[in-house]
Amino acid sequence: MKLTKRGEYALRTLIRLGIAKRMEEGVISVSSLALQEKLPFKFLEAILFELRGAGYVESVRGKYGGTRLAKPMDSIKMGDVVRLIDGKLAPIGCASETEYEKCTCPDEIHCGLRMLMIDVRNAIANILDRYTLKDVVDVTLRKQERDSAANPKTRKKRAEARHADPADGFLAELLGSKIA
Amino acid sequence: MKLTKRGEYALRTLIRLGIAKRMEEGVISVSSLALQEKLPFKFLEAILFELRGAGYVESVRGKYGGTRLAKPMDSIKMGDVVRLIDGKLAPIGCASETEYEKCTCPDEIHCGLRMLMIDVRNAIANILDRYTLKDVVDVTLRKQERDSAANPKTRKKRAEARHADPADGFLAELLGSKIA
DNA sequence: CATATTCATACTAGGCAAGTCGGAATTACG
DNA sequence: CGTAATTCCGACTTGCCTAGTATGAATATG
Ligand code: FES
Ligand code: FES
Repeated sequence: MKLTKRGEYALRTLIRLGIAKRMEEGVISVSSLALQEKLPFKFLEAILFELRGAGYVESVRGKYGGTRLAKPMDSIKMGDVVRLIDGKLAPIGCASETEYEKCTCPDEIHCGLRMLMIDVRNAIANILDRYTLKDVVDVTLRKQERDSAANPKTRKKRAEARHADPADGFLAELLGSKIA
Repeated sequence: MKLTKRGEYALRTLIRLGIAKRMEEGVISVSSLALQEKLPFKFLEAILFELRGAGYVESVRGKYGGTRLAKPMDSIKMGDVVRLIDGKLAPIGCASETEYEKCTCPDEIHCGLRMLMIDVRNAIANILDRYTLKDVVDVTLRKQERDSAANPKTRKKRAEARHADPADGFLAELLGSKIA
């Protein structure tokens, strides 16, 4: 049940590039990205190489070169990026939609574990395949703006938030922004 | 985004033991379990050892010994078993409720990826922490009975079902059984 | 040409998953 | 008691994968 560092870095970098596009920045060098996101330079370079191969980003070589998004943000499904870097979303092969793999279960049709895991994979896919990079960038930017405009008391409260509170989730932010 | 073999085998075996309990069978030897579920004997032994340490199963030593469930099935949350064997449910440390871990993100509070992953972890937890071994055993047994009672045509159709159809999910089965 | 940057490949160290081995301890049966 | 079946328990192996690093060629700017 885990996203690799590779996956995490890829997603973080895409989000960063998405924000850059919104800000009308041009290409960004790998070294800048690595510095800003606090990622290991060479490792990030390799990841970007892979993202480029899949057409998510494009790059300009030579001095003052760098990387930028190659596709409209709303055409980049988070789930597809995860699939590219980390493989299937399903926790287990027999529950995968895109990379099905038989397991050793004697009776797959009546396997309780498989039924359960199919639901898990669907729950994951319902989030990761529903939201695009655009959604994530939008929400991120909105949250940033709101918090920087908020009064100090609110900011304090937010800074103290701890331990992956469900209320800090994506959907909450997406919906909550209406009443902000 | 993956459940290890250890986790898979643990869960499968618990389900098998749950079914055994329903059937009023006594203890089952590791070798029988391994044979029935087609799992490597020694590996399963190790897993059962771990489950025993956590109080999920208990065992009888010596000849005609074996293993049985040690707790009421409705007190065994699937999520907790996964946590025991495979660690946190969240795909990423900073989104974990039970094993939070800081990541290198410069601004965790406004990290879009984190927001997204918090929702993913909640979606997973909403399934795995809601359903207990009892639920899974019930549904499995019900599906088995229904299909063995069904006419051949239906059975044929089910046997042909392919590639993790969402309709084969757990909840669908749980709810669908009302109209079956 | 000097410099900055991407492109591409190869390599490594360590960890961990998945499983195996070997034997000690326990219990039932004849 | 002796033997067979079985769990208990730690050590070990094997190989793949993760998370990087190293090195240098190709490309562009000025
Ligand atoms: S776990 Fe895959 S079919 Fe049972
Ligand atoms: S805070 Fe963990 S990924 Fe950004």
